[in-house]
Amino acid sequence: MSACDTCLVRNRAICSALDKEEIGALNAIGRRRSLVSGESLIWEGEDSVLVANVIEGVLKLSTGTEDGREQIVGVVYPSDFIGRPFGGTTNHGVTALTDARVCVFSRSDFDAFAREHPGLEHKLLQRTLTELDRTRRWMLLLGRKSASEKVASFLMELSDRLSPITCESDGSSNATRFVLPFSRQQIADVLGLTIETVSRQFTRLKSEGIIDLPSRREVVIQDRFALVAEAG
Amino acid sequence: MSACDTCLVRNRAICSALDKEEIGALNAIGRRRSLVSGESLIWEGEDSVLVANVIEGVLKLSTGTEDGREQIVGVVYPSDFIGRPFGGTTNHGVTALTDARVCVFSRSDFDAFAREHPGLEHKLLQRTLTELDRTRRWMLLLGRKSASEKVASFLMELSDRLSPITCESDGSSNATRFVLPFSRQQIADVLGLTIETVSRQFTRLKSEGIIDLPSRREVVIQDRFALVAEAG
DNA sequence: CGGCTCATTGATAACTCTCAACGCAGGTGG
DNA sequence: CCACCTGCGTTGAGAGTTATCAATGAGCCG
Repeated sequence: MSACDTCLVRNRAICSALDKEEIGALNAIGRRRSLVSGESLIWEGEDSVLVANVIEGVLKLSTGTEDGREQIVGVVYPSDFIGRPFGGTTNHGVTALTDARVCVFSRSDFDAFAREHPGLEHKLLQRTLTELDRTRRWMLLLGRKSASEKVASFLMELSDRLSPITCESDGSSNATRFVLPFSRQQIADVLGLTIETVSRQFTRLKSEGIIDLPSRREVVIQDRFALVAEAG
Repeated sequence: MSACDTCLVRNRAICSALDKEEIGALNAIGRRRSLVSGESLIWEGEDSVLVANVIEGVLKLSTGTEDGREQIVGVVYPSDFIGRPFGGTTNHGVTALTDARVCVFSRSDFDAFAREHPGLEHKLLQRTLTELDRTRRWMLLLGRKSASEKVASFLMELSDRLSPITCESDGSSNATRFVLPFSRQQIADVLGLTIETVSRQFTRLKSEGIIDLPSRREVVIQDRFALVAEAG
């Protein structure tokens, strides 16, 4: 029995394109790896040597300027794919925001396996197209939205994306209460703002009764309608 | 003899994954279409009904907020692929910035063809991965760069991307003089700025001798080193 | 030669950043 | 068990960059 048989994301990750025998072959070239919060799996600018599936936890994809400004360019959740297959260098670092578990493959092994399994490539293509759509929507936020719209949009997105994890229901509904996998600085790096501006927006949303902040890392959405309106 | 045999981009577009016979089959489900500058091929939010390859010209991918703010989320050049295969709706409009020619397919026809030709899907996957990398790099610009850095980065990128078209040499070098396929408003929509800010940056770069502007739509890079430095 | 669109330039306002101080919570060591 | 230290977050004051509003200028086409 391979590790894949009990994998938490086997029905959602790209592996779901494979049959039992193929899963076994893929399992043979992959290995599990645990990351503690803050630990990096891939560094910006290095050759692409590995790819992975996220099993558990949340990770950020980030890039920065020479003088130290940082921008988080993506956030990945369980069942998402990490890395740059088929040559090239990785243009962004990958770092765990929470403790995480991933299923890692050497890029060359994965490339060869994928070329022989069009179904897997197809799943990966669909996932990449979806991620490209999501990234482009985020560009509208970065380029055209105000600080208040950015923060509200961010909370809405989190509420969507975290619900399969934190919500006891079927995952189709949105989470109303969740734990932020981000520090204030990381939120600022997602939204293209400073930490102070993020903090002020949080305080304002709380004072207006739209959200509650039981602790630094917890958010309760009290007025989803108002939050949607703020998101623009 | 099919239209593909004389296609200007047959060696660079995703079609290059196919052999002679397959090209014939693909040709049978596609058709050529001409667009005049400003004409749209796809509208934001509609069901994805068609996909296309760019043969000639430059097109923008754009999205906007309800209150009319616009953000250009991508720019496509000859040999690039347009549209959202494999279900879903199109999240951004596609509009010609110059007169253009494209090779159009109904999405369902293309989907079916692609599923039967893994080589084509592989090319499309590579292209999509590259586009995702490019888009993420652009997020750093939108989120963290100043107006002067944005404009300088924009000119550098254009110099790269336009060279295969306007440059008489091998295409590996960068264009020093080129015609902008964008109005000032469109440049603002790419960079997340206003038209006035873009104009002021252009004027400044010209007054500092870094670029010259022989006409509204022409740019000459006079000091590439300084421009790179400005790009941050 | 108007009349149009698009771009430039100027003055002012608004938003967000920067710099600085303070507060809170968790962990450590006495 | 408490005091202190440290990291993170909040709050405030002021500066700076970019947006907004308004007027002028340049090129193009009828």
